[in-house]
Formats: sequence, C-alpha cells, structure tokens
Amino acid sequence: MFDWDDLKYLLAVARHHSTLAASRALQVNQSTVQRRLMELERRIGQPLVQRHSTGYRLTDYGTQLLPHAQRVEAAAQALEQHVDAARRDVSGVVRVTCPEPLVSRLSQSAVLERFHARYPALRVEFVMSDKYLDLRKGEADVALRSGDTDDGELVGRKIGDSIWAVYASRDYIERHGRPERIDELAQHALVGFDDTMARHRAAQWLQQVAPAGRVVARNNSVLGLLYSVKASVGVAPLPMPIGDAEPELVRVLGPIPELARIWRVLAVPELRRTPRVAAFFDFMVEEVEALRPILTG
Amino acid sequence: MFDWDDLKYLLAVARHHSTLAASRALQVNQSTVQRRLMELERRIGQPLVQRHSTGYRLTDYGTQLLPHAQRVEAAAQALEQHVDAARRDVSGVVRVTCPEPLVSRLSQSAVLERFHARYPALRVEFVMSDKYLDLRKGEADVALRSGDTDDGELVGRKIGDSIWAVYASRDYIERHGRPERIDELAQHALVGFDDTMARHRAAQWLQQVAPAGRVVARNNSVLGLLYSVKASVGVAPLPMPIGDAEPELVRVLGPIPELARIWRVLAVPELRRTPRVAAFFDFMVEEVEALRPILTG
DNA sequence: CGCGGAAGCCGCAGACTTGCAGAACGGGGC
DNA sequence: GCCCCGTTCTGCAAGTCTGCGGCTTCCGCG
Repeated sequence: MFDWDDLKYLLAVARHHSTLAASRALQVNQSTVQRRLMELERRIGQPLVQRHSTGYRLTDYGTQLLPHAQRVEAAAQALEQHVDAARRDVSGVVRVTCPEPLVSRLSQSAVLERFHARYPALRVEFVMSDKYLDLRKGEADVALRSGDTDDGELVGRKIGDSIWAVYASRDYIERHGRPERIDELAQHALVGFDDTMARHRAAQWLQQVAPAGRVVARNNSVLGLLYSVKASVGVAPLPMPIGDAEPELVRVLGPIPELARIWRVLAVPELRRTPRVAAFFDFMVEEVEALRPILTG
Repeated sequence: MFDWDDLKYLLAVARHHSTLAASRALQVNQSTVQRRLMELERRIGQPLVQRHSTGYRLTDYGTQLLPHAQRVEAAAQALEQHVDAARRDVSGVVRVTCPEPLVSRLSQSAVLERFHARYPALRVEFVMSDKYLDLRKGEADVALRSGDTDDGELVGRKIGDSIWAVYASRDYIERHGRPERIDELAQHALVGFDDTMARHRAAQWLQQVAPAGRVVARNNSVLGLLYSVKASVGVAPLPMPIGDAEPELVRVLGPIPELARIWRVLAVPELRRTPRVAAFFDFMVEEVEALRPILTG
C-alpha cells in the first residue's frame, strides 16, 4: 500500500499547479514535494503529473485519482475536527511546577497562549520553586526541570538543553575587571547559593572551581542570583537564556559544559496518560522549537 | 496536520491488540509500530492506547477516533482499487532489451509473473542482446543494463549491483590447478570475448591483467563464455549470479572490484512517462529486493 | 534579442527513521 | 513455584529522507 501521507502532496500540487507553490503551502521544501510525488507515482506505477518548466499539471490519470484523494483528505480532516472538538472538552486544572524564572519567560512567549487556544477549558497553574517538588506526593502534576534526575520513577521527555555561563554586570567589570579564565574566578567577588540550595549543581561547581573564592552574597534562588549580579555585587553562573536577556550583564565565561543539563517535562507514569496531563505533556514536546529560545537561549 | 500514514498503525493495533501482531500485519518492525503510534498520540495530544504488558488496548478516546480512521482507510482503499482497475487497462507491448542470461533468470523468478498479474493486458517482449541497442532509434522501449553508461540522454534508475568474479570448472581445476591470485591468470587457459565484444569491460580487464595470457577460446556473448568455462576449456570472469548458479563451477577469484558496475533500468525521457513504459519501469524499481538475487547474486 | 523571474532538478550534509538485538516484565501452563 | 511465551521498551548502527544551495530551463516582457 502506498503512503497515505503522500496524497497531501498530490492534492497540494493539484491545487497550486507547481511543486514550489505546493511546498510553500505545505511548509516543506520544494524538493520534498517533488520527491514524495515521484514516490507516489512509483508506487502507483503511473505518471500523475506532467512536468512543464512552467509548473506541474495533473495527467488525465492524476485527475481521475484526485476525487479519491480528496475523500481521503476529507476523512482526515473530519478526524482532526473531532480531535479539536475533544480538546475543547479537556477541562480542569493541570498543576505545573518549574523554576521561577521560567514562568515569566513562558508567559512572555506565545506558547501558553497557544496552549489555551487549543485547550480552552484546561487551566494551567504554576507552582514555582527552584527546589524539586515531589510529583509522587501530588504536589504537582507535571514538572519542567533541568537536571540529572532521570528519575526512574517519573516518565520524562527532553524538551531542550540547559546551558549555563558566568555573568557579571558591566558596572562590575568596569570596577573590578573581567575574569578571562575559570581559575581567575577565585580572585573575584562571587555570588552563590545559600545552604538550602547547597546541592544545586551551580553551587557545587563554584565550590569546586573556586574553593577559596570570596562569596560575597548568597541567595536561595536563581532569580536572587540574577538580582545580585545585576546589582554588581559579584559574578555568578546563570542560565544563558536568563543572563543573555539582561542588557546590563556580560557573559564573561562562555558555556560551562559541567553545568549543562537537559530540560525535561516530567510526570508520574500513572498520570502521564490522563487527558489533562497528556495534553500539557504532549503540547510541550510539540512546541520544542518555540521553547528553545526560552530554555536553551 | 498529523501524518495520515500513521493511521495505518492505529488501525492495525486496534485490530490485533498488540504492536507485535500489528507489526507482522504491516510487515514492519514492532518498534516502528510503537513509535509511530507514540508520534500520533503526540500530535493528537491525547493517549490513544492503554499499555499493558499483555498488549495494547484502545482507550475510550482511541475508540472514538477509530471510525474516522476507518473512513480514511476506506477512502485510501477505494483509491487503490481505482489504481488496480486502471492497471488492468494498461495494454499493448513493452519491448525490453537486456543481456541474454538475464531473460532466463527473470523467467525463472516470480517477478514477471507478478508483473503480468498486475498488468494483465500488457505484454513484455524481450529483445536479447549483449550489445547496447539504441533506445533512441526505437529498437526497444526499455533497457536493463549494467554499465558505466550514465548516458545523459536516457533516464535511468539503479536496480542492483553487477558483480563479477573469475570461475573455473571443477574438472579444469583438477587437471590444471586453481589460480589463487590474479597475476596467476596469465599461466592459465583463458576464455575471452571475440572482436565484436572487444570493448566489453571484462574483455578489457582480461587484456589488462593477463596481457600475455593464453586465450584458448573466444566468444561473442556472456553465455558463450559460460559454456566454454563449463566445458573446462579455461577460466573466465563471469557475473556472480551466473557463475554461482552453476554447480560444476568454482569461484576461484573473489569479486573483482574493477568489473563491478551498476544495473539500471533505462528509457528515453519521452517514453518514460507513458503508461506502458512507466508501468514496467516503476515495477522494476519496486521489485529491487526480488531482483537482487537475479542481478547481484 | 536579451534579460529577469519563476520553476524544476541535482548533489551533499545533517537529521531523522528504521530495523535489530537484547533486557525487562507479566500471565499461563505444568 | 518455575519456566516459557508473548509483549513492550531501549540503545545502537545503518539506511533513508529532508533541507539547502547552486544550476538549468523556459517563458514573458521590454
């Protein structure tokens, strides 16, 4: 049996009279349209289009097949309409836990708008925390986390890379100079985490590369870190999408491989397949492209 | 829009209640079924199946979608039926030129039977020749050739590799020993081509690697070569699918890279898209798997 | 008659998909 | 209680497909 999806290309070429116009309509490359169409012709064993340098036109045979292809399309569209309708019925609340800075960045993007457009009856509640809430205790339904926690008891999917770098304010650099290498960090004023975040990878990394460093301020959140750095108190590692977004800050030490982690969307297996959770979970995976600037920078 | 083809996997799983059984029905790997289904769920944003270690079962939602998927399938099947019907109308004769040995090997396989089953009104006429007929003069409609001729004026597609090796009969080896290296060929009785085939790559190769060799017999065809070798007259290079098929013959020197060529199906561009030629042409490409033992060995 | 734009075609590099093989899991029969 | 069979899941390697950029062709217009 031929690839049903290839009928999309036949229909698009029939409508737009050229592979180029069809490719624009389908949001793919012109070559792809041409090649999928060739493949369809091969499977069917007959030419479907006449090649003109001015464009493609259906052969008689292609024209005969067209109504059948349209019926396939109509059925597929009916299915999709059913899906859309069902989405409107997915209701309730999905509680999402994630680090504080992510919420504002998400809200500024159009991702949540698109989510609400697709699931108008489903409300997203954010439970902001730099610490890991326990999904198994029901503290939230879904987590967005960058970490090593490939937890084993949670199901997760990668939605981006978390990349950190070391930042300082322009003001700080002017007054104290700019660290050029990691081993110079010990000679600078550092901003770190307090005891409650001692296990954070950034805290441990600072401790490791600059054990004798002067830690002049401590915070209990990444956002606190950011504000201290912006206040020119000292230098600190920050996630790149956060640091790069601040015009007063300068990335003084490029991406730190040791701090790189993977952003995941996580849920407990029992809830993963419930409509509410699946809606959010799968949506995030689908929006991975739009999430890149937010998560990875 | 989701991939229409993925509905096949949903339907198969709905029918067979496990991805493994579905994979057998669809003739793909079990992993593929699972992954296409995951992708479909992701695009739809809702779970469609419940995972049990004993198999998959549709969720309520999947069951709702099933009738829609079945309508897509019905439309696709209607299209395919139309294709089948049209195939029965493709009539006339398609003249195919190819080397003599290929015809018998093709006839012994089920490939031509399948072709005639699909195109009952289309007759295949073989024009056997070790030499290259001129398709542009209309001496044939389609050619099956192994050669360097990426002719430029013909459209072609690869359908296999042509691999040659050197053969001798068991009888010959018993009496004259077995050549172990190519440079020993000059000490053996050789079977070669006559003047009409002097430009054949096998002829030129023999001339090159054993210029002082004793050529004890000359033929004007590959089949002639084969008979001479079988008659223990001497050793000669032969296509592997031919040599290996003869129990009396032994492959004394493994595949000769210099003699490797590509098997192609060729046609003139003007005829490539006519129903008769397209039918044969595309069928051959579709049957590459079945052709492998015939062409490549 | 030459020029510009739109379209198709081709080759390459990278991304993605597939198949395969092995691990893990659970139910049913003995 | 143990083993076997069917099933799902995962990591890896090979193969395939896509996008991209450059090239060619053809048509229409000045």
